[in-house]
Amino acid sequence: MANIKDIAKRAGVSVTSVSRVLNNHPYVREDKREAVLQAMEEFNYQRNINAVHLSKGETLLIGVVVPFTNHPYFGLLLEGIANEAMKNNYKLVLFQTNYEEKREIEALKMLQHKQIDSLIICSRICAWEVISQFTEYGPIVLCEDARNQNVSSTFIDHYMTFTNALEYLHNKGHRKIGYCIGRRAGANSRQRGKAYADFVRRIGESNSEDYVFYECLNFEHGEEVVQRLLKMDHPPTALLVTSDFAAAGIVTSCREKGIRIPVDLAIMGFDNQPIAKIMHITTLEIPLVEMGKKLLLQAIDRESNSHQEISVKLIERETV
Amino acid sequence: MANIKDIAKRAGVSVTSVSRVLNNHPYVREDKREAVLQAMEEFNYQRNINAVHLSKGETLLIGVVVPFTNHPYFGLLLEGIANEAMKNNYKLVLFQTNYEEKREIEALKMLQHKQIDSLIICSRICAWEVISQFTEYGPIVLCEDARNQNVSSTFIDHYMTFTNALEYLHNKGHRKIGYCIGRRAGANSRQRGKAYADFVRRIGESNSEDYVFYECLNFEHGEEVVQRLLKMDHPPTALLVTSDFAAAGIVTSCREKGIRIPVDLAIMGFDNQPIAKIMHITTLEIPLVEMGKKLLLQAIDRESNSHQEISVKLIERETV
DNA sequence: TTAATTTATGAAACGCATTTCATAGCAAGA
DNA sequence: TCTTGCTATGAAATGCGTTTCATAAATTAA
Repeated sequence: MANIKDIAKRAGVSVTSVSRVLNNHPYVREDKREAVLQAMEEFNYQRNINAVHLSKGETLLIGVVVPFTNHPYFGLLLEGIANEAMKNNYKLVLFQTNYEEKREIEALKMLQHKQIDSLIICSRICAWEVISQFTEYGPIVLCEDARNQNVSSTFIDHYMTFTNALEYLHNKGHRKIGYCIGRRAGANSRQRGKAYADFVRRIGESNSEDYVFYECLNFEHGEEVVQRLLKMDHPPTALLVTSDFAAAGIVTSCREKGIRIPVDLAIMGFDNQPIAKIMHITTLEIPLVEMGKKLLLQAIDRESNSHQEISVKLIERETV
Repeated sequence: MANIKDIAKRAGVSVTSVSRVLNNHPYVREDKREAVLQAMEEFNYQRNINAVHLSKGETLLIGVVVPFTNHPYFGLLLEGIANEAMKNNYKLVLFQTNYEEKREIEALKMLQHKQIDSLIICSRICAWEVISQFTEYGPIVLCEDARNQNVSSTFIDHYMTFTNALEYLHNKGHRKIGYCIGRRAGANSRQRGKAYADFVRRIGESNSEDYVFYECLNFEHGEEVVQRLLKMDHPPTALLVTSDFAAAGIVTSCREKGIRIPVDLAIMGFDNQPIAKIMHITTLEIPLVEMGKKLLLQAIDRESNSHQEISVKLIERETV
């Protein structure tokens, strides 16, 4: 394969001039530029991207860390990120971690080694102390409130959101309210747990672990929730479900078991995924595609860190 | 940042020896190896991956082209690919094309420019003539029958699968059978269309466009299908739906509208996604995760092209 | 003991484009 | 006419690790 040197020789100019042509630098006389372009055509020249990367120290690649690719929440977020990446001529390197810390560290190391320019972490596992060791190597963007960290972030206030949702259910007359959530750990889960604890204390109920359902990520997990509900002596009369797909699973399972919604059980989903609309699930709209877009824009901003709070909107339908 | 030269100087050896240590080459005396390792520690040495890439001409990056990331079919396929990539120390570069040809070409160009070592195209748009121009630059792997092309492929025989499914419905007494599919174009869709055409001819029915539903990709599209069914004078009594999520949407919508399943309408899904199990949908199991794994293994095999046919399995449940 | 291997080591070439720096030519302003 | 200030151009340095090749030293085989 021809390289820049061959082109230079053929066109009768220096490699510098060829490089200028490649990078649209103005200081090249028109006839020389023509000669270079023609030589490139003739040799079917392809510039070696890895040499460019080495030379420039950047790759136009942005890493994206997600626990699972096959999950509607991350799917939509990823879609937003991917669309914006496209527009800005960046490509994405996908890291599926399955929530293994070492996978996240691998991604951070790729940032350190300049194989990617920035890193978007959609769901964090590593401790802040670990993350902060890598901030010097390039922008790191989080999808959680990270205002007191040396990174950028786009997030929603889960404490407030959860509190509002609980109040809404409370106003509808519910006193025994439970919630379904993805993983036990994680900053967002902690915020929600705190909101829940504060809420039940405020209304004078007890904070029972029975009313919390973990690992509630997807449609198929809805069935397990309903199985557990059926075994309870005093089941909750309302559930906050942090995924529309899980909510849809619960609704479907309830129908099968004869649990009437919202009479016997009120369900409030999260995200406002298309499935929520079809199944008439009351939900909190989280603009995931828009969040993805913002995450990417923060990732390509090498100048400064920023923090954006995204607000959610209640979509009232028929399950509450 | 320290480079290999600094380490060499500090350890009192040549850069060659440092490189040997980095690459676990045996010909380095133990004491020198120690010295090098210590120097690296001391300087907190990080090897510049881009220099490695330039030098070696490979990146350990594999491109994956999908039309949408936010789709359960590709989500699962991607999961299989991602898991296997992890095991083999490869990373993935994601190309979301939204079925725009130029996006696919961008991916092919990254292969040409050696920014990725191989390319997996999960759903092709480009013509074979275009693809074949890039085969010289690295392995290209397709997710469709490409046995007569200069690429590798992992595929299922859609003609046979569709025929078998139609026969199955026929044996259950159905004569008016329709089908729902994603996009109109595409090699797989054509195979299915052909299978359908041949089948209806064989059983002496007419091949009506009315019985074909396009753009049937996701849960939310099920509702549209049911809307259309309700308006038909002679609706099909059975539907082959090439996505479990779409099938689930149809089932859900039918319940709402009072269409009894399978009495009024039989539904057969595709993929055997978890949602099919929960909703007791009869479906054809396509081992997507396994397919993803095979795709990746073919992608990292630089030696030779191969073709693997994957067989599907009928999972009988309650919607037929 | 000699010949043939194997082990160990480093200089230099290689992969390739970008960028800095020095220089020359030319035009506009003083 | 003499400065300034651009425009244009190329040599050389830079980014950095891998690999080839030549050579020396240490073993093993004959």
